Amino acid sequence: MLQLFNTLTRQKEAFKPIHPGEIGMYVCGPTVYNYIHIGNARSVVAFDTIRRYFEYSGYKVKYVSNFTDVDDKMINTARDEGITVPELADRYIQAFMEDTKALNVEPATLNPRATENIPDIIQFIQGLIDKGYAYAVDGDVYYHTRKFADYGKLSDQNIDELEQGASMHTNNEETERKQDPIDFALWKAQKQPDEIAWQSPWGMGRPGWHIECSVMSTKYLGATFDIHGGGEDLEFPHHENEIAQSEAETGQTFVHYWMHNGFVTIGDDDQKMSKSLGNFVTVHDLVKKVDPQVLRFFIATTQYRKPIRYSEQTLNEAAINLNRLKTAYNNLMYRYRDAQDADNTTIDQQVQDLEAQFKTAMDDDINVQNGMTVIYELAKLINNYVAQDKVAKQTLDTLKDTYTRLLSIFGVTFAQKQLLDRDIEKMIHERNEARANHDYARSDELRDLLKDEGIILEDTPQGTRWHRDE
RNA sequence: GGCGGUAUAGCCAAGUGGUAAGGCAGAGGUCUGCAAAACCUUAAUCACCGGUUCAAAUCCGGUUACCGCCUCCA
Repeated sequence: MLQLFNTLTRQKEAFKPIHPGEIGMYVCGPTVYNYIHIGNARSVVAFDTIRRYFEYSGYKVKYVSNFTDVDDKMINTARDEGITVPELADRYIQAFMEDTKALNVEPATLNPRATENIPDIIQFIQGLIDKGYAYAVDGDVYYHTRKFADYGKLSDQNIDELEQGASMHTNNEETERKQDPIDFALWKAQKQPDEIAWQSPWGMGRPGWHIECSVMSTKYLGATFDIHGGGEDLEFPHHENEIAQSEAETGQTFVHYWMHNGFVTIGDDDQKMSKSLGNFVTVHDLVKKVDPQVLRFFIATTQYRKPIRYSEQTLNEAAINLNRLKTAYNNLMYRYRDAQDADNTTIDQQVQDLEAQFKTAMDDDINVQNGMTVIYELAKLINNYVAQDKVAKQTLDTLKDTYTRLLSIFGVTFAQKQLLDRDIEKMIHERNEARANHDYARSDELRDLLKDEGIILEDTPQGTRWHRDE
């Protein structure tokens, strides 16, 4: 029984999809004015891993994630770089696609962009005005927060306390146009003549930030859908505002399960990695130095709600652990050359038991640490099995199938076994003849030669195997 | 000020009432011509104080430290 921690109720709940066997999920995507950093990647990878587990569990998942391609930062950055907002958006959406592909993230079912849904956004805002939840002032439109009785239910905020907090930030023109400091913008009037804007009933302008997610999620997933995800910094006010907008407009429950991922922290004091603090590392830069698969593994193997400490050491430990798993896979693949036809029901049973344990762990709010523990046990089982004198092809198949299937949930895939290069095989053969003749000087020389080519030899009771040093 | 989170061996980290999983690093061992890889063995009483209980890392109260949200942010 799959249980998920629901931010709305602050407890784990049994997951029941609206439509049996199907899951509709929406995850807030980035504002595309820069390369994504590791913190952004964490959100993408965490929800990709969750999605893959849903799919492994047999669900058909409709996964929608947006791109915020117009807002103040987009406008300012485009102006600074002397390009248009759409040009800026296209550049960083492409970069996002490249970065997330490197991290082996499954493409979303849909990646809607705010600017491609302007008519729907306008219609949605008009609906809120008609229902008395929003008001227009000088070309802006604001949401009347106090009108929504449930405001604050996601983040347990008290509206009067918020008002006090908001009063500390009442120093801009926008606030003066609001009826209440806690009201937020649904539509923003164009400020400069050359600023990107669309025609609307309230004049030229552009959507506010929160409204696009309400519009696009309900448009593609329905008025009520299963799961809404995002970073924990979006819980308030972004997701709170989404609830207020959506439930006021549709009159229905917006989302059944709210899921929020924890941060990537950095430095001695474990501060949140963020653009405003300037303590971020972009994926674009990091993958030049680190195998993207290591980064993927590093992020995916921490449960989505836990913080991840980013450091050279923690990243390096991930690399070592991943390598251990790869080695077990190589050890397994090597034995296919002398595998025989025979069943080993003992191993089959152990593999089944381990997979059952894996499901139990992952069903508990995607407890990937306990899930990984099972995978390490599977790796140990593989290593022990392939050390035997005789191995059965069917058992190797069972081990390989389960091992690769479970690891793929974490985005870990192994390259297809490369065909043995004839020259390498020839050198290995020559070295083994030298060893048989106790000519170790020659055999070590051959091993060193291969090492210089990035080929690592390993002498095992079943023969000499090799792998590329990666 | 309001809301929320975290504190377990050198490091990462599981564990929500019955005397502390797993991984890395370290130590010892097996295997090996030497290696590599693998396998085996090996370490903590759980931030602090008090309480409940036959029994607590696990429940309750308090303290301390750190982090986050309340303004753009995954």
